[in-house]
Amino acid sequence: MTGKRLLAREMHEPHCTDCRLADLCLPMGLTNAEIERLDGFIKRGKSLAKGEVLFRQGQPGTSLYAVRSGALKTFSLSEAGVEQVTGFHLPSEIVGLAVDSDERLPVSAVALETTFLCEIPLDMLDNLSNDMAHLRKRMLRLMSREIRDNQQMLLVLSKKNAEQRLATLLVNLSARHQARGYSATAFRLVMSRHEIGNFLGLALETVSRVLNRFQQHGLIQIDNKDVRILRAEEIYALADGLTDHSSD
Amino acid sequence: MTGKRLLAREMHEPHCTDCRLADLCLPMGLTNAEIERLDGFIKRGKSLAKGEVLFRQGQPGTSLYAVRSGALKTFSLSEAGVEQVTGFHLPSEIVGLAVDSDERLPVSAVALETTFLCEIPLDMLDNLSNDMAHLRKRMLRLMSREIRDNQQMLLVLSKKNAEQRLATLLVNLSARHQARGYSATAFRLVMSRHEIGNFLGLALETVSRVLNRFQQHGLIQIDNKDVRILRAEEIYALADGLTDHSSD
DNA sequence: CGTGGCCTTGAACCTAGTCAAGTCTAGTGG
DNA sequence: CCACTAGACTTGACTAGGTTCAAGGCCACG
Repeated sequence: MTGKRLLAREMHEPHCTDCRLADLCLPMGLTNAEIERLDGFIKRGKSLAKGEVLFRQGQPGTSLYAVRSGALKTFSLSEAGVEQVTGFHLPSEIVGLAVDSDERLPVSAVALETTFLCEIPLDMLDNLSNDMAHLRKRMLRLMSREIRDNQQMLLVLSKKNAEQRLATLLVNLSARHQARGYSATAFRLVMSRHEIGNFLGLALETVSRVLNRFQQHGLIQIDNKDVRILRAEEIYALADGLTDHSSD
Repeated sequence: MTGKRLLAREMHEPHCTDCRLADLCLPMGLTNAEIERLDGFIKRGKSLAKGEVLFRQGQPGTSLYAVRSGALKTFSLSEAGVEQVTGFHLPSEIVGLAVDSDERLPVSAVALETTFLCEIPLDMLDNLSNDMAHLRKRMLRLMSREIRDNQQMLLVLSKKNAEQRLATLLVNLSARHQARGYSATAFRLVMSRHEIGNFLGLALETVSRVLNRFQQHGLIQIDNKDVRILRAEEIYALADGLTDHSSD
């Protein structure tokens, strides 16, 4: 039954030109003709259940994946086996961009909930890049963004305290939801407290405490995984380190 | 006098094909014919004194720069004016890879000591990429590495304690010196304690204390900016979080 | 020879981590 | 449909690692 409904959904968005996420996703900035060409090589219909692995660190990276619905986390394991969540990936976002010197993937990717994906083979992308300057530019832009986002995270992890980190995450998720046409003030945290903590460099208890403190101060309303942002301005200020809500 | 000697040095390495850093730098993986083509567009002889700015966050990014000698730091300033050092760049390494959605640079770059550079205009690189698949691949590889390095730093900043961070930096610098044909066990820290601390998310006092503790434990010998690694294995173990030298 | 920047060292403080219960929730099977 | 359970989350008490503040030493440079 579920399978049937999901199949119907796929039938409904079988091409980039029909996809409402296209202007955020890989095709952004390409002409219609270019998108059609690209489109021909994209494999659709890949789906993952919650907890399923999309790819594993160390595997050869042969494709990019665009999230169509659902969400993923990417993470790396250090030599000592410590997990570091490197990002959460929402619809229209691309995973699999980075490969190391042997073309191996430096991170693993796992579905945080039921997730549908488009798969874009890398060798095809490279071929098309030959005569599609727009696509080349788009690829560089995507990688640039990845670099810049990671550098932002360096700032978060090295200079911000627990409240500023959580506020930054909320602002970030809010903006990404809004970019996709959803509410900037009410959304679901698809990831667990543990995963948030891992990503932000905090203990899960700290995540819980700070979110509840935000609620007590009337900045947000939080019911398990559902967040409603009540005082966005104050959360921006907190994220930028301009104010302080650490006192009780 | 200095100028004259440095000029002589430049005359001596006026082309990628003669440069002993070529196989680490942008030309890596290209054929000789391809390198010659690339070479024609590279501007050499750009130099910076200690403290001089190569480019500033927010400026349009129109070129890449390869460090020929000397060293740079890159850093970003948050809205609140907090500085975050995002990397140190040694000879053969490329800066300026990331640009944001408006083609603006997300970081500034400043020389840590007298530095000579090669400048590679981005539009030229894009043109050459048209029919040079090797160059395209090389660009993606460089950006991939940048992403991966930044993700490594996320792990460092979010999971490692002060000792592990310093050990990681020492291992990293040691490897990069070795790659360029220099000693893996004796090198100079071109950056200040303050800059190390900023990069690693530590107070400069902590940097000083930990380095001195390493010395007391016989892991390194440190005299101001000059480091000699005495027990590399133990430093690797520390960096990977396998051991602990926190006790006195 | 004096001055300023960089570095070291010590002591007090504080943020977030750890440990330990306890509660809630979603999912399972009777 | 309800009872049960495992995992997720909350809350509290204590602790530790690193920051901050303060003072003093060391060069390098004019």
